[in-house]
Amino acid sequence: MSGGLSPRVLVVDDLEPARRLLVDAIKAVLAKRGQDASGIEEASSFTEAMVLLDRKFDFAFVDLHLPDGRGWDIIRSLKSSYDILVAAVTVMDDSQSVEATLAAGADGYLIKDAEPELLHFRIERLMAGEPSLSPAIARMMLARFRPHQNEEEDPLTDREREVLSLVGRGLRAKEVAEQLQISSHTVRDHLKSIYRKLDVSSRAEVAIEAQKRNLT
Amino acid sequence: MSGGLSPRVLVVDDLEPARRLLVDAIKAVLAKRGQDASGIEEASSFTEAMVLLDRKFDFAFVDLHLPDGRGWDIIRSLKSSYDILVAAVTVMDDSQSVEATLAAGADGYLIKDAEPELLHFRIERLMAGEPSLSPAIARMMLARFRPHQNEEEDPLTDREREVLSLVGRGLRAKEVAEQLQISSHTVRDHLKSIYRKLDVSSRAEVAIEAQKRNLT
DNA sequence: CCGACCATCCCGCAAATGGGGGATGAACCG
DNA sequence: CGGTTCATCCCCCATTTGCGGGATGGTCGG
Repeated sequence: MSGGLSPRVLVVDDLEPARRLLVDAIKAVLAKRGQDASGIEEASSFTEAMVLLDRKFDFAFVDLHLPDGRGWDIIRSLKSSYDILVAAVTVMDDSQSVEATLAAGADGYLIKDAEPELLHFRIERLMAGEPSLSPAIARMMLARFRPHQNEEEDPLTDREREVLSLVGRGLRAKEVAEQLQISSHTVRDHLKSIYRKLDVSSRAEVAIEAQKRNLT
Repeated sequence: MSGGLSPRVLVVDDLEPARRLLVDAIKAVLAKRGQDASGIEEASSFTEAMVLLDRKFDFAFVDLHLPDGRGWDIIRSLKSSYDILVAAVTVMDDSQSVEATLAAGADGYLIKDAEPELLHFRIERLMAGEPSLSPAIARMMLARFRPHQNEEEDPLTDREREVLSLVGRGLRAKEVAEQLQISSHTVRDHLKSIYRKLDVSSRAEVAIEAQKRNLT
């Protein structure tokens, strides 16, 4: 990927101006590297991008917000089929899609409203093989690593949190009971409180809540 | 933190040369910002750092590898008591400590062997309030987000994945049944297959698996 | 001391679940 | 064509769960 004089680059974005911005920035980076810009391909929709996937690209910049599909599905396809560096590009930092995008294997995550020279810098870094994340995204990632004890305080007592954790791992009442050295009745009582306080009514929901609280 | 003409900066590292390197880089950044460098404090050990904690700093650069303690404990203390930007500094990128450090609330993670101008850049970014991560660390973080992409493909059929998704959201058999317009018997049959294939035996575990597969 | 939480234990019961079985049609593949 | 997998339906039955009670002792703040 690094040797070629004319790297093949895929740019996917439904909005023409955004594509221009990206392509220009990429061209600038390539020029700086003394490389040819003839290998740049553009796609303006999900389907358009999908038909290009069999072509082998060295780099790809994929907008997440396409009218006819999800950007991260493109990213997943790209990353799973051959060796390529992919950056997600988007305007908004909806934390929902960040997860999905990073899970799809993106090597970078750029926010379009950055100043041009920062965009240039990030593209440069990405093409140098380094992960390239916009500050907002990096912040979001960092937050994921912190013990998710966010959210004011939850109304749960320590014991309930303990039970929540174990049940959230998939244990059943009896197992939790012997783990905590208490009666299974008690476990179920705590569970009742948890159900009431968190407004849920099944083990599955409890597992979800446990995840949400990072009580793995 | 941003307004002061003489930001208070804490530098913790047991090795003198490393401290020099950091302090010099910090001074350079401060000079560039037209700020005074008189607020820089140095500590050469864990204990030395701990006694300085009550002083209020704006920024801190903490080496993780101290002879008498763990850098991330310092970071945790700093972050938990007041508003401050903290970067971890280290030579090696032992993935063990990365977890702990990020969990402690570090805003940046610098690797010392970077070229001076990159170090300068990273410090600058951090002081501007942006998270600042060395590429190796960013890579490591990105890897954490990828679905522990083990396993070939999962053995589930489309229908089973559909059921998995709904059950993973906390629905019960009957609800899934009407959602999919099939009999609740069938739902439970699919569930049986899922249990067998994923080697689980409860709703809670199914919910966990669903999460793991991004079938939110 | 009293009320409030909390953790602990228990009972009972209807409903849901988990695990075993069997059966049918449709689709697909060699 | 015969075999396999899939999706669909069904039955049975022991166990678990969800939900309604009631009860005791401990701790802590007012």
